[in-house]
Parts: sequence; C-alpha cells; structure tokens
Amino acid sequence: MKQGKDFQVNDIEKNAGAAASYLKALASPHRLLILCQLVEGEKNVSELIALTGLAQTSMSQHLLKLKEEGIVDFRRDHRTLYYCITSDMALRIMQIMHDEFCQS
Amino acid sequence: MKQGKDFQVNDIEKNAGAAASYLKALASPHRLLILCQLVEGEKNVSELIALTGLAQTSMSQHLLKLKEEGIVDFRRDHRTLYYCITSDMALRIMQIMHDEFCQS
DNA sequence: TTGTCATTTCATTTTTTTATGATATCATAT
DNA sequence: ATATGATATCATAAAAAAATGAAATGACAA
Repeated sequence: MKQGKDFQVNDIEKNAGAAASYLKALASPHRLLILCQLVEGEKNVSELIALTGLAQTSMSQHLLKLKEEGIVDFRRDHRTLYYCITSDMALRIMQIMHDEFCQS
Repeated sequence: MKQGKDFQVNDIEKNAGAAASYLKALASPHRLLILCQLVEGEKNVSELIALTGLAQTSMSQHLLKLKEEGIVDFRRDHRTLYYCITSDMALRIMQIMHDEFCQS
C-alpha cells in the first residue's frame, strides 16, 4: 500500500466539511442510481422516475441535493426539465466505484 | 464533459447499495480528518484523538465504521492499537477530494 | 491479584437524512 | 380564464447516523 505524504494533509482538513458534503451527495444508493442513468445522457424527471421507481417527491429532493453540490444541472424544454451530470469529479468517482463494486 | 456510455450502468445499479455504503464511510468531516492523519502513516487511537480533538468514544465508533468498510485496519502493540489505511481506493478518492477542495 | 491504561462496547439522546402526502408553481393547451 | 401536465416546495413522519456517558475488556505493571 503506497502511503507517502503525497499531499498536504492540512489542506484537506480545513476543507473536510466541503469534501464530506460533496461525498454525502454521492453516498446514497438512490442518488447513485439516478447518476447511473444520467451517465448515458440527459434525462427528464419523468424518465428518471420511470427508470428508478422512486417517488416523484423523493426524486425531486434527490435531484435538488445533487444540484446543490454542483453534480447535476438541468435545462428546461417547455414544461419538461432535463437533467445532466455537470461534475467530472462525480464521473471519476463513479468509475472508481464501478471498477471496485461491479467487477468486470 | 465526457459522458459516453463507457461502463455498464446495470452493474453499478445492482451494487449501488454497497458502493453507497462505502462512500458513506468516507462522507464525514471527522472521518476524513482521521484518514488525513493516517495518510501520513499509522497512528494509535490516543494520537488520533489528540490530533483531531474528537471524543474518545466517538473516535472508536468512527474507526469501527472505517474498519467495517475495509478502509482501515489495526495492529496491536501491547495495549495500544495502531490504525492504518488499507484501502487504496480510499486514498484515490481522497486525492481527488484534495485536488478539488484544497486547490494547490 | 489489584490497579491502571488504552480502547471498545453498550445504552441513550440528539441530530441529520430520507420518505411521504399535500399543496404550489410554471408552462402550455383549450 | 380554466384545466392539465411536469415538477418543485412545504410540512411532517420515519429511519439512520452521530454524539455522549457509563460500564466492560484486555494487556500489562506493581
């Protein structure tokens, strides 16, 4: 296990709150599921509900949390809101999770 | 933003629970702080308490949670337990967090 | 074998997160 | 103007996580 002091620890300490808050947004099975769907491209809320089986209100709240952390954003097309992933970091972490928990 | 279907979504869906559970273990300011200390090398519980200011019982519970997810392990030296990071994936995610939240 | 240090475990409370149901908004069609 | 579809917001209930205090364990040392 490589374990050199390859980055300054104090930095991340000061920002541990922000980092934890970001990770918390990812650390939910339902939100990971939503993001998995969005990896394939933008989807509107109704589509996401159909794909995941989540309740409408619940979906709305999960999307809000993801948006608050800058992980997703949406555009409006008439009355429909299309969400997409806007955080490259989220994609990188999902890839890591995939490699670990969905072994080939 | 690269967003190709570069991994099978169904995989991670099935394992979303396990992945979320792992991320949850990281998604806490206190546990990130603990891990930051451990990045520099193994430390015993008393040292970790002194370095982070956490209550003893609380520290113990955080360490337990990290251990349950395979992120840390410990060895005993007489009455003292030395903890260290055992998950390379945790180090990789911390590096990503560092790069994002502790800008150079 | 008694005491003590380092740490965990247990029980309980407090706080945070998630889910649920009802209502509101906003855009559009009639 | 009224109704409808798509979604968000609000209030509250339920569930999960974190903190706190007390007691237990395990490894020594006297």
